[in-house]
Amino acid sequence: MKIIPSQIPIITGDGCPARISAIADAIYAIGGKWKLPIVLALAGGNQRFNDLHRLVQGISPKVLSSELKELELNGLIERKVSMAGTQMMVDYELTEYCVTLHKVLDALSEWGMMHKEKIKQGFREKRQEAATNN
Amino acid sequence: MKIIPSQIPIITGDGCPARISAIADAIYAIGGKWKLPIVLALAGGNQRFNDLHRLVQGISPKVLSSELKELELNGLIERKVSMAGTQMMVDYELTEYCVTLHKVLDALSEWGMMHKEKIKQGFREKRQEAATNN
DNA sequence: GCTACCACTTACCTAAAGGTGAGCGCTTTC
DNA sequence: GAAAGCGCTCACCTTTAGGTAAGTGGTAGC
Repeated sequence: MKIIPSQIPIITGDGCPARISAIADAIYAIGGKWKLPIVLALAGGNQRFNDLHRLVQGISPKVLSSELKELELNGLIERKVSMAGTQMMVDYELTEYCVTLHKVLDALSEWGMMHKEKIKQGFREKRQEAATNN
Repeated sequence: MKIIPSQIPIITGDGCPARISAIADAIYAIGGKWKLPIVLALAGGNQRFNDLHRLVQGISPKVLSSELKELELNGLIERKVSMAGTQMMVDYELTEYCVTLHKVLDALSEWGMMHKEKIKQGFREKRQEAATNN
């Protein structure tokens, strides 16, 4: 067995093209600015449209509407219409399938926090370098 | 303790705003169409610029160049210039820090594969429904 | 009958991501 | 000396994500 010193085998072996496309699929389904924030907002319990609009700060009704549709298409949330008297009522809730996102959400948020720290530290180091060079 | 039946507590408790921003940071650093494919291409070993260009199919030199710069800024890859005789040589390699992406890559690719299957199945079910209704 | 809430939709605009094609300075090979 | 490979950059264009502002059809309250 040959060992190439510079090789860092994070991803081993055979499945790379499949993995690349799988990751692309995942990013397609849950990527973008709003999908995961909406999922997290619903994780605290069902929400009505206007509640979500208030909860997910900065989103516009147009974007919220389209994001909800895509999330529903992907089986991650459910739109439930009911009647409160003569008024119709729309509830959005996470599906059980959405639980499968647990690992992804954990890994991403953990890495994101760690990475933010690392970037901050990088800036600190650069400032120090600049200070010592002058 | 009150239990709200409709609540699916994927994400428990207090840390939601922090988690949302952490996930946003992660997506900012490794999101987009090409960053993770490039990382996976480098995972098999160091590559030269034009090798990467051939390996990551469909990418243009302009985009490859800018993606490599961003990945370097984020400390995920390193650009190594050396001399082969009179010719200069540029190698890109993953940093050790990039190993921290392991979990993210695993979770995302696993979920992506599973999700693709689920979507396919959904289409199958819909075709069946349509068939029974007619 | 005016206002306000509900759940959205429509039309329009902007900014950023990404694609296209050409070229640059260098060296090696034919 | 022409062509081809190296590692890019430049100028320009298209596509898409997302933002803005207004409006829609319904109900309910004052």
